[in-house]
This record gives sequence, C-alpha cells and structure tokens, in this order.
Amino acid sequence: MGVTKTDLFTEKQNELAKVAKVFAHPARVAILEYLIQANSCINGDLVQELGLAQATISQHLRELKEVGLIKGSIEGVSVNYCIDPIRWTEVQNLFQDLFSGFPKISGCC
Amino acid sequence: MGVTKTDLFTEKQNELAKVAKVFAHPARVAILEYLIQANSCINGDLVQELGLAQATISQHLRELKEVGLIKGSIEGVSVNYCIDPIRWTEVQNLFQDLFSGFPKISGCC
DNA sequence: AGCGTATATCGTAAAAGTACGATAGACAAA
DNA sequence: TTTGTCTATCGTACTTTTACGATATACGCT
Repeated sequence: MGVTKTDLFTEKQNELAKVAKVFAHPARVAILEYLIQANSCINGDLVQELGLAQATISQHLRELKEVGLIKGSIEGVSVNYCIDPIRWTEVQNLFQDLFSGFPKISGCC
Repeated sequence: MGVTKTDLFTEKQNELAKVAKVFAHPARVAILEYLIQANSCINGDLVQELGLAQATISQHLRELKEVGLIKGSIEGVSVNYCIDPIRWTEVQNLFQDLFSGFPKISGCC
C-alpha cells in the first residue's frame, strides 16, 4: 500500500491494524484454518491444499510467523508449522476489545 | 496489492479477508473507535481528530461503508456516520468463529 | 560424495493501497 | 443570488502486496 502515517495513531491501533493485515488475505486465513484442524502442517501440505506456488506459500507463512501467530520447528528436511496458542489468545483479545467496545443498544442512524 | 486468486478459497475465507482488510489500517480502526465512543460523527470531526486530509478521511469512510460496518445519513450540509449494529455483530461472529475454532489445549511445537 | 526432497530467499511484473491537492456538487444563511 | 461550509470524487505520485520462476541452502538416504 501507500505510506501509512503510523505516528498519528495509538500503539494499540497500529498493532491491531498490523495483525488485521495478516487476516486480510484468504490464503492466510486458509492456512490458519488448515492449521487449526490439522494441528500442524508443512509447507508442502499447503501447496497441495491451496494450489498456490511453493514460493507464495512460503511468503504467506513468513508473514504469519512475523506477527507471531504461528511458529515453525525444523523436522528433518521439512518444517513443522503450528499455531502459537499464547499469541493466538492475545490477538483474539485485541479484536474482542474492539468488538465489545460497541454497545449494541445505541441505536443511531 | 497484487492479484488475489479468490477462486482458490471458500466464500467465507474471502469474506473474512475482505472485512479484515478494512481493519488493516490504523486510521480506520481509529475511526471505528471514535464512532464507538461518540456514537456518531461527521467527516469534519475526523479531520480534526486524526490529522489526515479531508479527502483521505472520505476515502477511508467509503471503505468502511462498502463492507457495511458504518452507514451515513445526510444531516443538512454534513453527513452523520455511525456503526451499523447488525453488521457489526455479523463481523464479530466471523472473527469469533475463526478464533474459537482453535482449541487452546492442543500443545504442539 | 551424490541424489532427491523440502524450504527459504531473490528478483520481478502486475495490481492494489495510501495520501493529498484540486475540483465539483449540495445545502444553509445572508 | 451570492457566499461559505461540508463532503465526495478525480487524478496522481509513491509504496506495498501478491504471485511466481529461478536459485540457494539444508537435510536424509544410498
């Protein structure tokens, strides 16, 4: 995207935006869902599952890893990826805070 | 971004990604938070509050409107924006479904 | 050592996002 | 009607994202 003026916003707003960016691509959502039901997976699984090129999957995995939602452990030739439960809950709370901040009662427009 | 191969993914994955994209910018998060605490606001309020150009705010408001999270009603010269409670809950559930799908017990890596 | 498998990284083309000035349209007040 | 105010849209410059082929690296096996 273009330049984002992060200095205009609070740390929490920037953090939420950064995490949301990771959810903002169906491939990464699909990877997370696959990880949830399979518990763990390797890059190759996802190439089969999603039909994207290996390089593309690797790139998505890196972005998921960068925000801490997943972590990988080397298992011989391959790398085993899985969800980080601590970070997962952390991120869940981040969204929860925003969503629950809105009182459904306040009818307006 | 580049081209996203939406046809490779489920409708729900694409929908979640599309909504997440809206949260993926701190300005839009800030707008939503402002709307939550103020109940409603106009474009001009946000220009003051956020320090972005009027055209930029308008652009962000449009994206929020396009996914249905907010709606605006014309009020004389200005437009009153507020959160759509129905859509808000809908989106909340979309994220909730993903987050709650992961059973915290499954230790792995 | 040599081969096959698995992954990460580099480089790149195409597309989308961000921000803003300039402009246009709509309304209220003078 | 003219002026001032508020908002949306257009056009544009710049940045980031997406996807993939090509390549490099690392490991296990023979």
